[in-house]
Amino acid sequence: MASVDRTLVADLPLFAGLAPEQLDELLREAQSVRYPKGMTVFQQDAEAHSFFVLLHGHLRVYKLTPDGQQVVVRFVSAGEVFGVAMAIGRTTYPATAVAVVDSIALVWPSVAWPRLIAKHPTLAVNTLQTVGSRLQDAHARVVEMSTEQVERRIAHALLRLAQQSGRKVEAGVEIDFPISRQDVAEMTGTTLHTVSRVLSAWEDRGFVAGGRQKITILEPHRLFVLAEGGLP
Amino acid sequence: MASVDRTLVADLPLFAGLAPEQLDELLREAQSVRYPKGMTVFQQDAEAHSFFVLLHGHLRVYKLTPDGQQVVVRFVSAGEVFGVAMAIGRTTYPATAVAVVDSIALVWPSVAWPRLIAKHPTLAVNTLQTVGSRLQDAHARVVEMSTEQVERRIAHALLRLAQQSGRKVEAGVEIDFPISRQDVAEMTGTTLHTVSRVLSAWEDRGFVAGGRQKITILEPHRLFVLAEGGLP
DNA sequence: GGCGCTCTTTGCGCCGCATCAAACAGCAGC
DNA sequence: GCTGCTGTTTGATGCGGCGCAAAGAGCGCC
Repeated sequence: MASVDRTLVADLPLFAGLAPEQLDELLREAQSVRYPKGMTVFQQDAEAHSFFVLLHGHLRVYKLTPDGQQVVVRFVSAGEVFGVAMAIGRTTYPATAVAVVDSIALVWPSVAWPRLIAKHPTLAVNTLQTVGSRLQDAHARVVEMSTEQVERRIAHALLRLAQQSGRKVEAGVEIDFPISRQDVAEMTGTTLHTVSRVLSAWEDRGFVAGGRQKITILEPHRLFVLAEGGLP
Repeated sequence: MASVDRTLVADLPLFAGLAPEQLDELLREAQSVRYPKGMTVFQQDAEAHSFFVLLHGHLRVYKLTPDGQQVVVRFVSAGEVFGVAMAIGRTTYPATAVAVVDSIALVWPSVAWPRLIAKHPTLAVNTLQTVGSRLQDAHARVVEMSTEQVERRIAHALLRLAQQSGRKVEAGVEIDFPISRQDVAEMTGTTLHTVSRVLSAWEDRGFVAGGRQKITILEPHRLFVLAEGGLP
C-alpha cells in the first residue's frame, strides 16, 4: 500500500512536535480507507481494532441507549483523531461512527498503539490534549443541559457546529454537511418537533435559513446573544 | 519539607508502571497540603498553578454558570488526580474544587508538568486513561440527561456515588461524605425540591434512608432496576 | 439549654416541552 | 412525468417537574 504524503497531515495537532522522519515512520503503518456516505466506520461495543485520523469528510458519532434512542456525541471533521478507545483504556468502542458524506480516514491497528506511544511519547501528550478538550466540551454540554432551556441549547449547538464545520457563504455561515432537525434534536436532548418549531421561529426573524438537511446561520451575533441568555 | 512515604501512593493508577526510584523522585517535588472542610482548593478561571493527588478526604468540584447557578461536575475521592488543567492544554482551572471534609492532597507546581512527563512518559499515558474515563462518565451523563427523566437520573447518580464513595454499613451502603439534596440536584440537573420528593418516596418504599446531608442505599438492586427503566 | 442557621419536607399552580396526529415538500428512482 | 420515501412543518393536548411559599427538623455555637 502506498504511503500517505507527509505534507497532508504534518500540521495536525496530533502530530505536533514530531520530526518528519518520525511522522513518515508512523504513516508507513497506516492505511488510507474510503468510507462512502452512510457507511459505518465502527460500531458501539464492537472490539476496538483500530484508531483513526479523518483526512476528508464528516462523521456522525452517536450512542444508542438500551431502549433504542440515539444521542449524538459529536461530528468529526477532517484532521481529527477518533476511535482512540484503546488509548483511554477501553477494549470496545463507546459509540458508533457513521460517514455522513463520502469520507477518507487513516487507519492504524489498535495493537500498535502501545508501541507507538512508547516510541513517540509526544503522541500520548497530544492525544491527552485532544481528549481533554473533548472532556471540556462534554462538561459544557452537561452544564447547558442542566441549566438552560431548549431554545438556548439549540442556539449553542448551532454555534458550535458553525465553529467546527462552518463554511462561509455569501449570506452567512452554512453547516457544510447534511444535518437534519433530528440530528440537532439528538445533540440537544429534545425532539425534532421542537427543533423544527424553534428554527422556523428563527427563520421568521431572519436569524437562520433552513432547507432539507441544511442550516445556514445568517446572524451569528444575534444567535450568540440568544444563547447567552439575552433578548435579541 | 519532609518527603511523602512512597508506600502511601505506590498503588495509585497515576503511578502505575513507575519504578520505586522514579516515584521517589516525583514525590520529592510534591508538597503535602491540608485543606480543612469548606476550604477552596482551586477556583474556576484562576490560573492553574498546581495539579494534585488527593491523599485523604473528599472534594466537591463544580462549575458556576454566568447567571450564578452551580453544576456539580464530580466528587473527588482519595487516590484520584485532579486539577490537571495544564495537562489538557488549559492555563486556568475549568471548575472550582472545595473540600467537603478535612482533606489532604499532594501538590505539584504546574510548571513542573512538562518536565515530569518528558522524563516519565508513563505519567502522560496514565493521565490519558484517567481523563478518558472521565470523558466516558461525562458522556454517560449527557446521554442520561438527554433521554431519561428525573427519577431515573437521580437513581443513576446515587448508584454512581455509592460505587465511587460508598461505605458499607450494616443496613446497606452509605455515601461516606456529607451530601445535600441540593448537591444531588446539581448533579442531575433538577431542583432540590424534586430530589427531596423523590427521595421521600423512595424512603417510603424502603429503598433508601435519608438524613441531614446523608443518604444510605438500602436496596441497591431495586434502585438499579429503577435506574434501568424497570418498574420495581 | 436555647438561639439561629442551614437543610429538608410538602403543598399548589403553572408552563415548557413532549407526545400524538396529520399534512406537506424536497429528492431519487423508474 | 409520476410514485414513494424521507425529512419537515404545524396544530392540539397533556403532564412532569419547576417556581413559589411556608413550615419543620437537625446541628453548631454561644
